[in-house]
Amino acid sequence: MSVVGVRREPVSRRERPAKPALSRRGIVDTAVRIMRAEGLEKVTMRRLAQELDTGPASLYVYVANTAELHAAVLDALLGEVDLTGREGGKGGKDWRGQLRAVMTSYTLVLFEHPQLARSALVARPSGENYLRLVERILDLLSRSGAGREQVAWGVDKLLQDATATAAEQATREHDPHSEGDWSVAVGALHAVDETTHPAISAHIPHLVSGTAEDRMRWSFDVLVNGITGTPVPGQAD
Amino acid sequence: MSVVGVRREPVSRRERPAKPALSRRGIVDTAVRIMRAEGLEKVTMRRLAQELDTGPASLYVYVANTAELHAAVLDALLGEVDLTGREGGKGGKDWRGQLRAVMTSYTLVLFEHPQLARSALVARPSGENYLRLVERILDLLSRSGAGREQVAWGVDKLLQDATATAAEQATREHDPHSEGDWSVAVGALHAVDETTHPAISAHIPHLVSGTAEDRMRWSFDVLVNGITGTPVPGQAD
DNA sequence: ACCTGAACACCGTTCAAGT
DNA sequence: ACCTGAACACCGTTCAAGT
Repeated sequence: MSVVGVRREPVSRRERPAKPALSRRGIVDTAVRIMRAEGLEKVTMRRLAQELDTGPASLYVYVANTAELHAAVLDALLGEVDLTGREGGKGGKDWRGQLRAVMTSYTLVLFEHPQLARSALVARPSGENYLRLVERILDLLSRSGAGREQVAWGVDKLLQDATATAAEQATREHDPHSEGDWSVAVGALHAVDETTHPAISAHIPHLVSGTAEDRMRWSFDVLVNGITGTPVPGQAD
Repeated sequence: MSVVGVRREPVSRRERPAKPALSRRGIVDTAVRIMRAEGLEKVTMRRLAQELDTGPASLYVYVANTAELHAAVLDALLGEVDLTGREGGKGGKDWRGQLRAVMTSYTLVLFEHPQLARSALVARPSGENYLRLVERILDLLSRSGAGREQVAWGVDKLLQDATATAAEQATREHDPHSEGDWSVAVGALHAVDETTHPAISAHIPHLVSGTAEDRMRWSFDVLVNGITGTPVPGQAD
């Protein structure tokens, strides 16, 4: 193999434990560690460089820019998604139950790392863990018997829905600033004039009702029912 | 009224056209102008202050922070959404056609101002134009005859879907950096091994097929069909 | 080829002090 | 009450120069 490990350089700088060579792997691992400890907003080129005992310019040899770095962090995290479809609920499952379990696992992983969900929506990921996830969802959804195109487009919708939900819900929980945002929005709904906004008035309790779990479950069913029951335009597959 | 307009101060600073007093209105209007001309990323406190001939600290009298400012800009933009439901397609429409037209108008407005869609997903808006939009969508969707709770939750899904689609599609078009992102993702799909990722291989053409319009139309139908056909958990409304 | 110091061109937000 | 200068504590990215 390589000569890594054979120390040729004298221990010059203080007693530091020998600064390891830079590598994309090491950079991403460090980024993940910072994110887990302090959140994605602390995963900056400068902070990362500091952690790796170098200057920010050095990172650009391995990472194109901050967005690419965040994408790499996201893919690393997607390794935690349970693809088996066994999690949650009771015992033996059909494709729908398994798919629900996979989507739930994906959503929960993103829930723990809110800011990452935003990145996922904007810069479509293409890492190996993402591909594994897409493969699994495609496989499960195709067992519904729906047309190939419906299945392909449907996977997109399922992932988009889960990602957007995580990005939304996330803010309400973690971001110190926007804690009030949610209550402001709810307040705006309640403050609405019944004569100018009759529909809002009529639906008021339901607009804010339901637990996150209930809404997620319903969303999943809405999408799966819609996907399997709605042919793509101009095709009777 | 007030004494605004009665000039008491001598024209000291050069020949500037008399710096107008700061106001939330003026700040938001200027923010909208900058965004239209140069994009949301240029709408910063510092840039705005410069444009208004003051220091950034002055803005904090009228705006809590950057997120709140962006939310105000978003609501101003939502004033452009066509709520009539007459746009597009041919003549007289039922609720479904009208709702489709409203959602399309909403999506197109966000398409023109990509970065704003991202804000909308994260900080739920609560401005007057947003409330008008919600009112209209609720009204149209309730004509489907679906239960009140389905309708209320459904409006959320419709808005989330359109917003997420705009946020995604947006990046591909405007952001100079992520132009390549899309092709990278498509490339990753094509480069996939048929034996390790059989489902992706089998669905390859469909995963990237369809125009934005076709996908939007299909998404709308998927959601409306799903929403109206899927009762909320534990309720037979 | 890889790494770096230093610079360029920015950020949001706070706060004491002024009017 | 409103406004401000100045400061604090940061950013991403580039580039010429070094090894």
